[in-house]
Formats: sequence, C-alpha cells, structure tokens
Amino acid sequence: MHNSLISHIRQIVPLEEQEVAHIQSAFKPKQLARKEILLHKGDVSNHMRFVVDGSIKAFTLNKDGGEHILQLGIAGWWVNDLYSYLTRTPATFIIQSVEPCTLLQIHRDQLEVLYGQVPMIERFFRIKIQRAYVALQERTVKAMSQPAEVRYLEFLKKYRKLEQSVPQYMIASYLGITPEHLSSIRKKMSDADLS
Amino acid sequence: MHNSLISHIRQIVPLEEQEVAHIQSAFKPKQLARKEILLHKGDVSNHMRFVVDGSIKAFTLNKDGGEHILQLGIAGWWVNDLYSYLTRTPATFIIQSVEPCTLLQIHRDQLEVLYGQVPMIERFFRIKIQRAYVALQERTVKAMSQPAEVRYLEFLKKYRKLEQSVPQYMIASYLGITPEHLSSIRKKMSDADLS
DNA sequence: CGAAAATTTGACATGACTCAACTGGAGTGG
DNA sequence: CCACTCCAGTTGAGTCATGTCAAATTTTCG
Repeated sequence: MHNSLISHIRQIVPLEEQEVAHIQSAFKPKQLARKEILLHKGDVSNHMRFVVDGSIKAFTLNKDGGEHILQLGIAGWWVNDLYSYLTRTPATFIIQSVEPCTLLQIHRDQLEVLYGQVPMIERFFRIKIQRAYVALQERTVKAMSQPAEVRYLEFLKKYRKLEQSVPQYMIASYLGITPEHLSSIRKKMSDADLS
Repeated sequence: MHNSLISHIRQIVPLEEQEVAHIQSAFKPKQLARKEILLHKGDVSNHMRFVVDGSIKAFTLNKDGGEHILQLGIAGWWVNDLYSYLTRTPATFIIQSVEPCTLLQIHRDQLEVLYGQVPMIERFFRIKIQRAYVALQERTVKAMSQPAEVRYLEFLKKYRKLEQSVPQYMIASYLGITPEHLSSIRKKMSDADLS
C-alpha cells in the first residue's frame, strides 16, 4: 500500500496505528493514463484526490478553446474542484492527467464514515482547505500586482519539482501568460546569468 | 436594531423568531470614522464582520507603500481576513474603513456559543466561506486571462453600487491596475458611447 | 475660500500578445 | 536505421496593453 498519503497526513495531525489502517482501507487507488480526463466540466466532484505519482491539472476552457490552468499537481498534492465537491454543484473545472498518474481517492460518503473512525481527519481537511484558500488569496494578489517574470521566479522557488514534471506551456498557462512570453523570460534570465 | 443582517442570513438559511433574538444579541455594533483602521497587519482577526452601512477595504502593502486591495465591502457584505480568523494566525491584510462605517461583529468565542443556540448559523457560515472561495477562484482566473477593460466592465455589472461608494483609485487597485490606466479605460468607454 | 486629494491628460517606456517561421527532439512506420 | 511527422519550444517583427512620470484640472473637505 502507498505510504505517501499517511506520512503526508502525519505532517499535519497525529495518527494511531489503528487509524492508519482505517485510512488505508478508505482510500482507493486510481490509475490514469496520459491525458485522461478524471472530472468533466459539469459533473459533480464526489472524491477528494491525492496524487501519489505522475502529474495532473485542473483548468477551464475559454470560448476559443484555450486552457487556463488553476491547479497543477504532482506527488504529494491534492487536486480537486473543491467548490463542486463541497457544494455538490456541477464542476467549473476540468481535471485531467498530464502524465500517467496514480491517485488515492476517497468518496464523500466514505469520508463521512472515516470522520467517525478517525476524528483527526476532519481537522486535517479543515486545515488543508484553509491553506488552499490563503494560497489562492496570495496568488490572486500577485497575479494582479507583479510582472510575469517575478511570478515565474517565485514559481521556480516554490515548485522546483513541478517545473520538471510538466511541459513549459502548461506552466505558462498556470502563470497566466503565453508560452512565447515565458520562453522569452527564460531566455532573458539565462542571458543575464552568463554576464 | 439593524435588520439588514437578519434578512441577509434569511436569504440563505431559515430562522425562528427566537433565534433572531439570539443573533441580534450576539452581534455587537461598531462605528468607524473615515479611514479608521480596524485590523492591523500582524494582529489576529477575532471577529466576523458584517457591513451595515458605509464602506471598508482589506488590502496589503507592497514594499513601496502601494496598496493592493483584495476586498471591498459596502452594506450587505462581510469583510475579514478569513485565514487569520480561522487559524488564529497574524493577519496578512489590513482592514480599514473608506467612508464612515457601521459594522455588526461577533467574537469568535461568542460565535461558538451562538452555534449552540442557532445551529443554522453554522451552515450559514460554511456556505458563505465556500462562496468566498469560489469567487476568489473565478477572480484569479480572470485576473490572469482577461484585459483590464473586460475586468472593469464585469466589475461594473456586478458591483454597480460599490462603484459609487469608493474612490476610483481603489477600484483600480482592486482590479490590479494603475489609477491612470483606469482613467484612460473610462475615457475610451465614454468616447465610444458618443458614436 | 484654500489646501489637499483625486482624477485626467499626454508623452514615453516597458510588458505582454499575436502571428509566422524556424529548430530540435520523440515517436512511428517503412 | 532512416525519413517523416508531430509537437514543444524558440525566435523575431509588429502591435496592443499597461505602467511611469509629470503636469494640469477638478473635486473634496476642513
């Protein structure tokens, strides 16, 4: 069984050995091929999803068919349309694997049962959701106040691993710029390095 | 006593008459003069705050002293550093009145008591927080994908009243652009109207 | 009324996008 | 193993979006 989820949860809340067993049987593994769609726009998201391996994205499409990536996920990350999950309303995002991907997911109903067995899990998710909210606030402020180059540098600092796991044009989409523009930023940076 | 809070809550959850009384005694009115600071950066936010009248903003300062407004609030809105409130950590935002302002606020401890008296209130806040999250997601995507003129037009449609209640340079800050740029967008729009 | 703040205006510089062409690597089928 | 194709990434030219700065004008508030 995958241990990364357990150690991930233990970074935030303590767990008894017996509780670990409950968690491991409540989460179901899910394999995704490359570019497989996990959640379609308009469907209700009924699972919380943890990435064990591979990479995955959550995005919207504009009317010209262009992607706007809201979330990128690799090993150790949660990916979901949280609003759809919490409110049982149709998803506004599409969730799709980038590379072949292994997830652990738990259904909403099963999670309710798990809350009874492992009370700490409720705290764990409350904390994760709060952190997601504040991270989004920070990203919003920065998207509006900092030029793309600065945002890219911060991205590199924070998500070094992610940068190596997803193609560059998706990072551009995540940053809210065109692939060409990101390319020119990278060129400018490497030119500056040589001097 | 102010009734706007009660009718606001009743738009989302039903309330008995007795519950209304509990709510009204749990929330305390607070008067603010113009430009009065309600929450300093670094303090912990201990209240949920509902605007009865006037206008108020939540913002960060960059190193040059420039404001970045994350939230604007007028009558009928909630304004808070939600993360600080939820996690009892130091606030990253400053909350300050724009115009003289009347709030109704409830302390965290008092809210716990109120949850016992009026269970619907817990659902009410859960729904409000979820909506805040999805609104922020939408704003983030649009900040990165749409030009300032489009964002301003959407702002006008959604927040007509707000536009008349706060100075233009704050709207520019909320939109993530300079006051000069917003001014030129408005000029272009009014020029186009005449043709 | 007078001072301070907010808004407008215009000239200029930089950021970012579009489009088109090119490069280079990863399959794929012969 | 080679030629071919496809796709990601790069490059450059031209254009539009947005920021900076300074000055003029209007509004607000004491």
